[in-house]
Amino acid sequence: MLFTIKEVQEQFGLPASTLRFYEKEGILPPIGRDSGGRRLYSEPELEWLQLVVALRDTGMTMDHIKNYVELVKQGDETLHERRLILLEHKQDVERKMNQTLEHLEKINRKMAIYDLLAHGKKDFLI
Amino acid sequence: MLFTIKEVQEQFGLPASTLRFYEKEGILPPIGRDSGGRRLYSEPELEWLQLVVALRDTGMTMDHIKNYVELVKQGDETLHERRLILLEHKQDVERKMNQTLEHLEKINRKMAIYDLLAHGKKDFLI
DNA sequence: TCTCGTGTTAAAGTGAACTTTAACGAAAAG
DNA sequence: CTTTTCGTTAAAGTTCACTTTAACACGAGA
Repeated sequence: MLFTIKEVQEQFGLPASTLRFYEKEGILPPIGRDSGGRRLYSEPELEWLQLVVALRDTGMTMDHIKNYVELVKQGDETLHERRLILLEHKQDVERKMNQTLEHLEKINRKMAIYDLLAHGKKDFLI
Repeated sequence: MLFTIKEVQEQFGLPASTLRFYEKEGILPPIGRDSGGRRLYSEPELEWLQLVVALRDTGMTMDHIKNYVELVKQGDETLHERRLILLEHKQDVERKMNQTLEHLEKINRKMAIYDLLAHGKKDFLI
């Protein structure tokens, strides 16, 4: 099963320009082409794209993703190193999530203050 | 209690240049000065900075933060609107956190695959 | 008095991650 | 056929959030 750039664009919500950009940067492997030179994405490439998006959206920089991709290209000898990178990134994400939770607490407290003020006003308005 | 820019820099882990930048952009209110024109941050201003950092680190753009600041400056009539902004942002953050959790799941599955491969190797190596 | 550290400003520069443009080719629709 | 539509490339442009630079000023210590 092969997909045109337009189909991938719709499936992933990523602009075609971004897909081309990722390929040019080596974040995606070179994608196969049809007779007219147009990209055709295969399932393993989409699998790969899914992981890239997961890493990106959890805050890994493109440079680090590229680095990781290089390891994938080097084959099975880098399995351990790759696992370590994912583990460290995961721990990083978890730390950031905890920070976010603390920040949400701050925001909640602010909202609670707004609620108190609003209630205070209502009491006055009765 | 008043704090120099250096003290705030250390307390918040924000470069002095960023503090000046935030003030210039209207993200912080105009900070009081000493006789020599040097900034002195008061406690309410630090409180304010804390909320700004919380909003920024949870992904609110500087433009939206600036917008929110404008509402604060307009006083109590904007309390309701401000509460709504915080609520919507909070829901936004929660959506993003759920996405992040899904992405983490993807990363975990990848790591599990690496583990399986590693184990497979061990079995062969015995 | 000199110079060092810390501060000030406005304006220019930076880096990351795309996004747009320009110029072109192939193919499907009318 | 011809005109859209969709794709291609390399290169230049954009946006966001700072960060650096340059030129200057104040106050403390030698």
